Amino acid sequence: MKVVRNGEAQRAPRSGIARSAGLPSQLPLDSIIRGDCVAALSRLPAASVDLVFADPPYNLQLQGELKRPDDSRVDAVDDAWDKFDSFEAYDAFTRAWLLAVRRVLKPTGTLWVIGSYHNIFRVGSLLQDLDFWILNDIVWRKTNPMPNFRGRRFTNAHETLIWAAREPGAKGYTFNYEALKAANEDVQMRSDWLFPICSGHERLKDETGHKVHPTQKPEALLARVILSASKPGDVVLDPFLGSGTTAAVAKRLGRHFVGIERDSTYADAAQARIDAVEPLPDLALVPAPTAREAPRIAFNALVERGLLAPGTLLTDAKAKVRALVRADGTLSLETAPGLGQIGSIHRAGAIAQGIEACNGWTYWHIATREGLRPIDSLRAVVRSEMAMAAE
Amino acid sequence: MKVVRNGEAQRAPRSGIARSAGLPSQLPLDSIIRGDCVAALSRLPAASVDLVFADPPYNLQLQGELKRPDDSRVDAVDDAWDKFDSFEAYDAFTRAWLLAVRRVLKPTGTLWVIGSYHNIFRVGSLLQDLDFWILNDIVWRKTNPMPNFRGRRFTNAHETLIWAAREPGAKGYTFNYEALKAANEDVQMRSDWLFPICSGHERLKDETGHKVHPTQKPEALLARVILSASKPGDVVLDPFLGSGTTAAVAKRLGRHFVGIERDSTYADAAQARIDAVEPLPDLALVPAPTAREAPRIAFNALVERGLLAPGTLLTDAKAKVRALVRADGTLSLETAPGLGQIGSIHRAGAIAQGIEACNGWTYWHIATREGLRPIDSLRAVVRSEMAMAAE
DNA sequence: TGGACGGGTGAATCCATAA
DNA sequence: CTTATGGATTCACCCGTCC
Repeated sequence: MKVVRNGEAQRAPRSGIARSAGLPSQLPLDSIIRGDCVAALSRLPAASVDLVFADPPYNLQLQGELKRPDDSRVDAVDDAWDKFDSFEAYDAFTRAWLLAVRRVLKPTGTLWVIGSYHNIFRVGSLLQDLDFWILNDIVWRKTNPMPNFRGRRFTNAHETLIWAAREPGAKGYTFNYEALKAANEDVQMRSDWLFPICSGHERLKDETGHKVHPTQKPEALLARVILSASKPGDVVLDPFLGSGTTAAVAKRLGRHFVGIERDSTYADAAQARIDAVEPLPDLALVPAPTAREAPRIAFNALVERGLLAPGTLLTDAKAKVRALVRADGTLSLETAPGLGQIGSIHRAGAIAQGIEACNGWTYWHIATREGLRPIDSLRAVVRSEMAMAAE
Repeated sequence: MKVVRNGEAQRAPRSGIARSAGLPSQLPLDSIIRGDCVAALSRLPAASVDLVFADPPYNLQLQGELKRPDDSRVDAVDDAWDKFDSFEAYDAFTRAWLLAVRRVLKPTGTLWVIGSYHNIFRVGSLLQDLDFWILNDIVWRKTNPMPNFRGRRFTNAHETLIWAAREPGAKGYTFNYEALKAANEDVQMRSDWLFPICSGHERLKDETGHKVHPTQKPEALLARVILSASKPGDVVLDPFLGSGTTAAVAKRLGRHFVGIERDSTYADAAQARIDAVEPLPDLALVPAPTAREAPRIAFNALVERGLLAPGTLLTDAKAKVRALVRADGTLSLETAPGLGQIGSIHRAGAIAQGIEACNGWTYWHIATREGLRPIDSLRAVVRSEMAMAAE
């Protein structure tokens, strides 16, 4: 383990720039930590981050700066075994920052890593070795990739992102399924995404007109990531902040950010960029209520509120199957199969269909003047009554 | 290393089926070798194969069973051949067959491996460790993937292929750049390919109507691979032949094939399939099949590309109904009926009108200097971007 | 003959919470 | 920890049947 020096004074964040020094403390929210990400991460409180987005270097020239998990330096390689040593060094570097990231992730937090075929296979393997749990691999298809000049390969027109939970079986991670689906013509969002590369006004330039960062990612890509896997107010951390796309988009989308960047030119540019961002109004950000998160209503509540009298007959959508509403909120089947059996609306629906599971709210219907209506419409009445009462 | 037994008699290929026995000899062209691929490969002559296509077990690690929303059971890949005790075991298996493949590859030969996120990162890392040289990673986008039934992840809508040369700096490998470009409307073939999964008549079925192999690949995918990276008369080897797609397509395209398959049921089916294939007479008439991008544009593509800022107000054609564009690409209704409700442009339009369905593209309008314009007019911009990325 | 409709299915690491 | 249960969840395409 790394030895943390004790003597350094804690300093308050100054103009949004936090110092990477001192013992684990509070998260320096909405600021850029300048320094090596493994060291900086080790000073952040454990289990404090909801979402990590990482765009690590894949340039193997970084050897001299690479560190092993035990923080020892990896010697530069210049011999015949260059290649093997390079991959080994890259793996050590990757392992170190992945472990540091895992520590600061909440149990419900998730991690995104982007890369190309030069490095993404190593990242993916190490994620698995370190007992992360891959949720998806995502392909960013570029509308306007760089052509292949030599004509010796396919145009390299995509990059790969890996989305992973902190460990196998992790529950409760954020995935805004319904919003993504609603935004995608009401069909599920797929693992292949299409975006232009970052260019034009979005691309940061220095005074001489040169691009500030060689691999600035498009804001649209980060917006998709952040909107998919976080909620407003969550903490989004980027250990390789670079030009600050993650932080800028997080700020705009009402999330807190923590950025780590070693290069002061990048950090300066990122800070200026972030400062210029205006967060969107809450109205454009509040999460839509989802069916999953809606308060549970017991079927019994319909009976108790008089929306459904005991003795009422319910049927399936085709009026073939019948069941009787009992005073205790259970159903009694009136038709075969299951004639005479008693159970919850869900159990009764399952038995009536001879299947294992059933959503009774949508299966059972009640006769009205306008025809059969699912009892789910009665639940909606109770829910709106409860919402009125809560105000 | 594996010990090759010496005593076994060499046998001539019989009815197209070669015995996997004896010392390295001639390639058993256009036949299926029955047996373990590592052992079989070790008996083939070194540096004799032009192209290897490998569809190894994916090590899916599925837990329980999965059901569709209609309660039907998903027929998962639970075959014994896909089960490994650990990543270490999978890596050892992968390393062994990769080394065996490298030996039979010509110096100019290349290797393709297909996989999913369950295994492809391990394959890619081992390829690098073993000093193969990755030329491209290719994404097979599925037009019709299986949905994510529980709404907990992105639809897993692609698989990944890795194309690699035998070693760094390998010269002279086959890449039919001009033919691919010509077949792709005179633009370079990209690294993202679009094909349907294998179904319908192409899918091999047994007498009882069940699929012969759980993971049969589409012939179009193999045709793209073989046409890209081999010439007529070349030798194409598949160490995990399965249902025989590689061999069938190779034969049809005038290439020699060598297939290795351990399971006799698969090998029998593959042999019958291959026997029924008629080689194409004139290869010049065979362009690489291309597929057109489905022109679906998601509403949030407009938001993501900055054509429509979050917070913008949309109205109906009469400017009576109002809705707010949210950052995630959904709308929030600002007027009754449905005030405060959130949904897709289509759902929101339907709710606002009190009807069941609505085309949001034509219902919702945006204010411009020239007056209200339907948001449909913004789609043209995105369409032209997508056209560039279409295959 | 043709369209409408219902049923089947695909390499899948697919729930949350209370008791 | 395990077990029980409420109840939320699917897209594109092929094929066969029926009217």
